[in-house]
Amino acid sequence: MKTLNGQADCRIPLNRDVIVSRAIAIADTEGVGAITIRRLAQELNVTAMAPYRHFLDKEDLLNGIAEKLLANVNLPETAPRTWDQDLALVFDQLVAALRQHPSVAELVLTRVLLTVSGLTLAERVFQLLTDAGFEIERVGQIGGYALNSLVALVTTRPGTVANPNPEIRDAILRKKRASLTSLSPREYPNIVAAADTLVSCTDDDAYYALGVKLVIEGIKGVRSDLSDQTDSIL
Amino acid sequence: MKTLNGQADCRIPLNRDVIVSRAIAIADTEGVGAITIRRLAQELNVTAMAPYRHFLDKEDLLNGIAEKLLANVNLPETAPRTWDQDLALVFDQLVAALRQHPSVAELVLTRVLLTVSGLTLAERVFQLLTDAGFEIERVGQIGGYALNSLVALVTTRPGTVANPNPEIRDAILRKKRASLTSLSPREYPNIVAAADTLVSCTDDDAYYALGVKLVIEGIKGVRSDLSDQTDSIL
DNA sequence: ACCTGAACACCGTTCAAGT
DNA sequence: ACCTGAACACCGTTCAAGT
Repeated sequence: MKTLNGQADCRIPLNRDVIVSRAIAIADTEGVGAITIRRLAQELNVTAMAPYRHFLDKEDLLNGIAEKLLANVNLPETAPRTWDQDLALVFDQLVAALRQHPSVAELVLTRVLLTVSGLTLAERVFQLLTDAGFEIERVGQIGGYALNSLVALVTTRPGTVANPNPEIRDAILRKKRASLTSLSPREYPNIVAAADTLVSCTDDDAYYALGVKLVIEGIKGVRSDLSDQTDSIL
Repeated sequence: MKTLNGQADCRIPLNRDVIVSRAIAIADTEGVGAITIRRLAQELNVTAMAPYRHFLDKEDLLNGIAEKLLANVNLPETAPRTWDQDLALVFDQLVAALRQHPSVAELVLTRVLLTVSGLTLAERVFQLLTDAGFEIERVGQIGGYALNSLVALVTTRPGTVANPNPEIRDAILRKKRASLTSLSPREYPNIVAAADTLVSCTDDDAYYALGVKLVIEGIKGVRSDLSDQTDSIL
């Protein structure tokens, strides 16, 4: 049996997971923009059309990536906790899963309801919000807000750049920091002062803990309004 | 004088704003993916390379779009209000600006600090957070969180689809709704119940008001922790 | 100064074959 | 069933000219 380049066949059999894993590996080192069907085919030693046996189109491939990311969310056991504690645990797990491959986390933003693991996650979040006393329209909106905010938290974490190649990455960050520190301290005192923390993250765990807390506290704040006044403006 | 197609010259002189406006118009009717340099050149009756006289590359064009969107944010006058009221007003204005062209709102997510109007907006937000008593590292992180969450709020509003063409749009939404309502009500009771509100937004104003409130309440919640206990985990 | 024209190295995706 | 090969209609961007 011969392959494209006439050498011994060292291909692993093609399937969705092999292709998706390879796509994630590409994004991890070169950014999500480096994922192309042709590139994938080349790295897997097949022709450009071979992946289409396993995916409808590129959109389907991107859905597959989102699915694989969300499959890594370990939903905690249901236990006798308060709804906000449970919610925080679920959000922690989502963040933990997205942090593993921040370069593809953005793909999740519009695909939670398109994947089975995303549906499972959303259902759990919605259930906890229902438990908290929100009506179903608010449940959808608040649940969506929470998931979106957490995804955005990961994709826009200070220090994140489109191209994760170490050298290019550092050069981009140095340049970005320079452009912020070179701003007028009279016009932009706070931005100049925050330049360092806007360009890199000293403590990832603290950053994500703060993000989850912001989401949880936001929901608690909206809820207390709900119980305080029956004729809420919401 | 002859043009590309040999007809009378009906071209308006090319400049950044003309090109950016056209790009936004394209995105408004066909989605952000329909913005290409070649398409833009064709609609403006010039060759593919003409836009490069005004933009370094496509990334520069996308920055220009973000800049134009953020330029529409009318920062309120500083007045003797509380920091959270002021912050809510700023956030309302940001949302109002992004809502005008939701299809390009996503471009703002990573570009706030790359545009002058974005820097002005961020500086104002940071100042209000400093007023609220946050230390500078938290100011950057919370400010970033707030801006990101509001952008995500607009880009993922229920009823938003990549292609805003009315007929295609409705077809996509019907299909999406069908796929949600066809889920097992035993496995996904909350998602099935929320299907309608996940697929379209009955009241945009209420949706965005809730979103701004979630952000503000989140910040207030994090802040009260700060004053309650000096040895906060944050 | 501003735009053109041709070319290069890519894309996603179709169709018809091959084995 | 699974993959190949050629082709189509696109991309962003380069370089060297034109006026």
